Amino acid sequence: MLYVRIADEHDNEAIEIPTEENLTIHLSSITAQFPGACGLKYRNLDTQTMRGVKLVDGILYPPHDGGVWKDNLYIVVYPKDNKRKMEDEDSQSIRSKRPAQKCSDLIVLGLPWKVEEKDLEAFFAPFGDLVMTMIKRDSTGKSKGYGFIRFSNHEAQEAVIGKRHLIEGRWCDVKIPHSKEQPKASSKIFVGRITERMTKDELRAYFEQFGAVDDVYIPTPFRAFAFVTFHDNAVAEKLIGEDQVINGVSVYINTADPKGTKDQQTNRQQSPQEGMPYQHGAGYGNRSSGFSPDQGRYFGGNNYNRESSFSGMPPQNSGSGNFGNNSGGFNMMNPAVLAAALGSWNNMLNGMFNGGGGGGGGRGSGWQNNTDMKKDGPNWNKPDGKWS
DNA sequence: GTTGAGCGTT
Repeated sequence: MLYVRIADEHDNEAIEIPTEENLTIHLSSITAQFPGACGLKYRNLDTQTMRGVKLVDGILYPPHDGGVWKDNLYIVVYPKDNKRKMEDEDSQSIRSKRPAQKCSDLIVLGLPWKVEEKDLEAFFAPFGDLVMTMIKRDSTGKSKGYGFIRFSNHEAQEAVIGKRHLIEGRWCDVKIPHSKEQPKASSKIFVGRITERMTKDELRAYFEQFGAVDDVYIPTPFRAFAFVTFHDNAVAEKLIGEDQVINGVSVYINTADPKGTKDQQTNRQQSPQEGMPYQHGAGYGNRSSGFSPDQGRYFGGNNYNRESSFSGMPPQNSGSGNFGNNSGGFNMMNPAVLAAALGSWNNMLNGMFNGGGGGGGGRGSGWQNNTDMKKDGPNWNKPDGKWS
């Protein structure tokens, strides 16, 4: 047995690695010292070029006549992707040609049965270059209600992903297949603490500094909040969680979707009694559905003001008169709880009015034309594209 | 003729 001097390309100190009895070297002996290595090379002193060392089935064979290792310095070879040289080339030439991030197929869930490939294409083409649309069908050719799309540019993918899209009358989720991420409600943000003299145009002008604004909605009568819908939900996301100052007034920004924050997501399965029901708001699940237009009268309509609305609330656990069926523990009459609730005032309003009972959406039928309102969640985002 | 959470005949 003898030792062979081996180093990597980066002028680090050489390491002597033992050969096997038959003077071969197991690749594993190399990778033990040089993780990721895939071979050896050495400089042929006659030609001054590098030579590879024969490698078969993980065994490196002595390269010189007579089956010996000479006293060369052997250099570790790494897979191309690990080589710095290649990485540099990547960043300079390849990356400039290729999109920064690759596109992947996107699954579109919840499609109406009648939607076909051409419809998908027509719907998503405005976002960017589509390279594929596909509807999944059963053996009889009927749609299974979902399909796949793929863009060629990553920007388009980002623009549609994690959003809901109203396709032929149904809200459809677009996600990376198998991703756990729940689609964000929309690119809509909740703007709390606005003053009565702020106008739609003013808000639009302010928020357009962050990105294109599709819509601004201010409820009437005045309820101290607004919704701003951006064209790009990434813009909306960036704004979440940070107050803004508009004309000297500090306004509160939150997602228009109570499901939107991580905190709320992790608590979703919790019962309100265990968690913090008013934090979760009435905005999703059965709470949202439970907030019927009838219940909305406590907040909506001309009688609206905070004090009377709260005092007008039915006592807790009064069944159908409460905030939906999950808010039993929320005692609105308790000053301490009320104070806590006021701290989450915007969240609460958010949940209640964002497409919920207070809004009174234009479509008489419920969520996605379903008559079955037991379907949770989406009620907060029923078709409401025309907020004004 | 119905349906509505899911994950693609490779």
